[in-house]
Amino acid sequence: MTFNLNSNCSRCGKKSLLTDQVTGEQFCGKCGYVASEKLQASGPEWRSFQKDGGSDPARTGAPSSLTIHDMGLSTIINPQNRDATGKPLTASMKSTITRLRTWDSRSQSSATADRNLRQALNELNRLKDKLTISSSVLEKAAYLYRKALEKKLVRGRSISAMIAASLYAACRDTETPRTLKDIAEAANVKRKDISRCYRLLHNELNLKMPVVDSIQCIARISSKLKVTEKIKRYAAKILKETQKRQESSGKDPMGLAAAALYFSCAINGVSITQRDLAEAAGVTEVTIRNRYKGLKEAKILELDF
DNA sequence: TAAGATAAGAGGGACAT
DNA sequence: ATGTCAGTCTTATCTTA
Repeated sequence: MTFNLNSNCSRCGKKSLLTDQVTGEQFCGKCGYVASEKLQASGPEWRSFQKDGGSDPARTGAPSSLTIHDMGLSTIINPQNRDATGKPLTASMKSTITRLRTWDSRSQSSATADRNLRQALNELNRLKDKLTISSSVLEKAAYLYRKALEKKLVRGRSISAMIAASLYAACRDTETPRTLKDIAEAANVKRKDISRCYRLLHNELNLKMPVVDSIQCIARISSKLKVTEKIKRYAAKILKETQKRQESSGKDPMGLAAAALYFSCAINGVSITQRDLAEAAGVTEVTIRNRYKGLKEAKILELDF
């Protein structure tokens, strides 16, 4: 037996999320998307929080999460007109319950801010799947978006741009290497719009962001190419030297990482085209060349590591 | 065919007005 | 707040090896 949760599917966006009352699984009646997270985690805790490590793992209810619009604390009145024992309700009780249900659903999404948040978090969930973002980053993004909403920064701007910017900020903050471009493509929003929103978030919320570490970018680029550990290590050494000499400030970290990899390949006798490298790094060949030239001029490449 | 060179254009930061 | 400037990156095209 299933009933409608009256909430939006995070894949197709339709208000057709159903739950199977036996398995507790949530899925979309329209597109078949299975969104079981909320109930999946509602079972008893799998380890004990007692100091002595006792044998009574227990917890009440699902964990609350910033990525659920009401933090997972909502209750929904069962839409079947039956009482606890399964008997049909009397006519007068039926109308009472109907009225309650109306208020119940209104209280959940009446505020425009709440509806906005709902939509944004749906979008966020979609991005998570596309970009394989970890849940801690996701929580951070949701938190930032809530702050933005509080400060009324979303007004007059598109929700998808703002949620994408929140996600980007969360990635930056947690040093998860995702470029503005990656997110722009996943969100189907122009890079420019996201960066504008990001800057706004950055200024208004006084965010302190760590500088993007180009060494982290090596792993990301080389995961798309077949590169040996040795080459990666060598490239990392080059970048470390570059950072030490402050040769890297103001440069696109992806471009720097790509140039370092390019040089590392050359030194280790592996032939790789600038084209493939540029593609993997999401920068142009020209940028790689320029960074490569910069490395040469700084004489970093003459060092023997 | 890959790599280097060059030029035009966009977007954003710093700084002055 | 607005404009200018230097620096970066992208796109496009041509040349070189």
